[in-house]
Amino acid sequence: MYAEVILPLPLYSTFTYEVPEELEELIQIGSRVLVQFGKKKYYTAIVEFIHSNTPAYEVKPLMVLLDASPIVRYPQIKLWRWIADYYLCSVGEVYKAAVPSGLKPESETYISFNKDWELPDRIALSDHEEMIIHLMEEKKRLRISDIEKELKIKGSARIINRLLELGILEIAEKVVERYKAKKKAFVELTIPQSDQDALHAFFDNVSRSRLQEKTLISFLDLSGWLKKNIAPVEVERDELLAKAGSSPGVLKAMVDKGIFRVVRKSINRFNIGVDNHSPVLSPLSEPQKKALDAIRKSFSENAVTLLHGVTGSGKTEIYSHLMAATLADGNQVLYLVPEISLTTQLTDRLRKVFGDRLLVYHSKFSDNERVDIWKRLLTSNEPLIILGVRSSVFLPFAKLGLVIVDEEHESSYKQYDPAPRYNARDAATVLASMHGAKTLLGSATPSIETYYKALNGKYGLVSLDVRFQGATLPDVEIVDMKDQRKRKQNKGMLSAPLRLALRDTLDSGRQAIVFQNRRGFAPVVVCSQCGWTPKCVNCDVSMVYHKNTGQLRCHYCGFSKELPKLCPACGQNSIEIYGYGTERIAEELHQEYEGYRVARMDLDTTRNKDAYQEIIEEFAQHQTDILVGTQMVSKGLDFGKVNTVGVVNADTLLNFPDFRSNERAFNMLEQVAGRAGRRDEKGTVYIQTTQTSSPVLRYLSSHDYLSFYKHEIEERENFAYPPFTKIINIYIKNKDAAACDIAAVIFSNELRKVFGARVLGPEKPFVSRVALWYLQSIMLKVEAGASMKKVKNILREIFAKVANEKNMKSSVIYYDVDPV
DNA sequence: AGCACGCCGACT
DNA sequence: GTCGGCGTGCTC
Repeated sequence: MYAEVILPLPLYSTFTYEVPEELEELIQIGSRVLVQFGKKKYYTAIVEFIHSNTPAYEVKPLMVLLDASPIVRYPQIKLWRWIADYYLCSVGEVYKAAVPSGLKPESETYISFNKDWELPDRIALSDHEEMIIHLMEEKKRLRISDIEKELKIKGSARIINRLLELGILEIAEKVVERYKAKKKAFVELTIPQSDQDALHAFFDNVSRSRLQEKTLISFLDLSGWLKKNIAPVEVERDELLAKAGSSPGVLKAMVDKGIFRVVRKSINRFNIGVDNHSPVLSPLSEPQKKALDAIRKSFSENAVTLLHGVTGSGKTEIYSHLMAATLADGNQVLYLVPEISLTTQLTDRLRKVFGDRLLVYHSKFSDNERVDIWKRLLTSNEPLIILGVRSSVFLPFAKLGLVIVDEEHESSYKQYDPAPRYNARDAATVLASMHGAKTLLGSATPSIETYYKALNGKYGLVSLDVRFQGATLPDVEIVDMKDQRKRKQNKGMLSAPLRLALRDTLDSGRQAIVFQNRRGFAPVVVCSQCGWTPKCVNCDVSMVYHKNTGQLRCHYCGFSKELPKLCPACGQNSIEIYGYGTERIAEELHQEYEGYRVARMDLDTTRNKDAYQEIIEEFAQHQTDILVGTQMVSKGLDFGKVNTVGVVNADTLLNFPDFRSNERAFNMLEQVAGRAGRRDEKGTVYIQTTQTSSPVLRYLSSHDYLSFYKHEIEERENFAYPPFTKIINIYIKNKDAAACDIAAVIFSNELRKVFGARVLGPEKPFVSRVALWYLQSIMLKVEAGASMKKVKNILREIFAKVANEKNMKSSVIYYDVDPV
């Protein structure tokens, strides 16, 4: 018997292992097995299928079957296969991304110290060697990388090798289990329940200590020890100590006396089983009811339906009604949200409705917590809602009845790096169809592709165009910054109209949001004498000045260094800074509106886990008056008192050099605008720009999505962009710049032989070097109707054909299908 | 991805 | 002369 297994590696085939006889009965599709792959490494692989065809080559037996029952359900493997095929990567890469690493133990190389070593004659040890020996004597077992970290000496691998040869150090591969089940301490009595005499003896024993006696009584109480017809349960240690008003020291004394025994048991981080309280749904408004009915009707005809609802129209309530119905049918729900909109505002609201039927899956969760959710779903078929981000499409659902993708236009649904470069929205619709479930896509500003499908009958379409509770969409004021500058009306980046509006808002006790999609203080640093600008040593992009740290920082890899006082190129004191990031805007607002509190929210101020929540909370409580931030401030937050929103500079959004820039700008600005005037009063959005005639702004002013769509879809058709074509970006990566260029030319020439003018490039992408790798990109645009299967086969053939050419071998090639 | 094997420059 | 640099090929 043989098993075909998927390894968590970028390899395009499964591998065959022999199933030992004693495992033949136990092994199943989806089982985790530990296998040796190559000379020393061990990996956790997933069994994809089992057969009895003896291969022509020699096979190894699989080492260990890790679970009594499969850890992956078969439909999940089908989804992995679909993703690998569609997004042109290996199943192993999908597996790697799909399963939390706590469930994928693999071997690591450890160095250990040989106590019995003897130094051979006439061999001396160097200082570095002595250092490592001392370290190892102390630590016993370390990874090579740990040794390097501890001693901070370069080339320690060489030194370690010598010590290994001398037999002073030893090397071993060890499989490490990363998942740590959460343990809790429980207390038990050391005697049987029936032994009354022993219990009396215990009471005598503790009679001189008030706290010990109280602890013993509390234990009997909590465990039900004295009740004849009830078997006693062990008591949680913390619970016992709390009830008795006792302390760990007291307990320790009683353990030492032989009264108690403390056992540590692993518990799932989530309570198993859910209470049966039925969802508490809030009533719907008339328009919401109509939309809900329309969605239900659409579900009977379409697998996928788009709900186009303006910001603040109350889509979440509609989702809740649909989810409640799905739960009532005994099915599960996947509710996808973009990373950034998974706020406590949303989870609290849903928690109130669905109680512990709601599970949240967030990227800030630790790996252990992810394993727990995974196991919870695996071991139960209960109707549950998973509210989660992109990667939750990979969870082991038993029976999905409904998939909701909120803010479906969001680009964060697309994973860019590393592979699998999948779009969770599209993967989710495939997942839904595998379960026979319906998909609902929701957005105020649907992506052009999705809306096109909805208009052309591929998806159902339901529109909801009134805001909840009679709120109206905000007025939009376009501020001409050229004119402002000419008439010297602006102070820094704040125009006169925006300044006045902010003053009025603040003085009347309301709040404002200011949006600038650029963090740091000043993005442009330049020497006025010689034109020098600071570039990141790894990435070939300009570095941004951060004033609070006095550092220049690369926003791609995070590398930072001091801002030099003198120009490193010409030595003169002539470094100047231009441009505005959130940090600088915050500073200007602070000066302009003295006495009011300015908060800043961007990647830099929300680094630690709770900071994001705290900033939002403070703003919601009106402890701060102005919130300045990047796109973080635009997502799904509902603040009643905000009536002015300022967009500092729309130009960077509008000028972005790619075919999606209009769509992105419209979405983002409409989203930001939606933050203004939500409840009882109309708000105003000030958009500062030099491009006053941009069609994006024209349609935005009247919140006219449909006209924007019509304008945009025409452009897409004229220039052959999605949805009229499908795009595959091909990236070529090499550590050598020239080799990278040559490889890209070879590949694109081959592509052109087949695809002709559908091939664009190669060119240097926007960031042409990341972490010491050079990049080239080729764009392939194929007619929407063409067979993607054929296209992908041709790509594979071309790759196979040129794979052996010089400069090709040293290059890495990867694909980005449907880039965003 | 990792790791071993194999062919060319700066050092004992 | 050797050590070790990383370029190339393979892993069931």
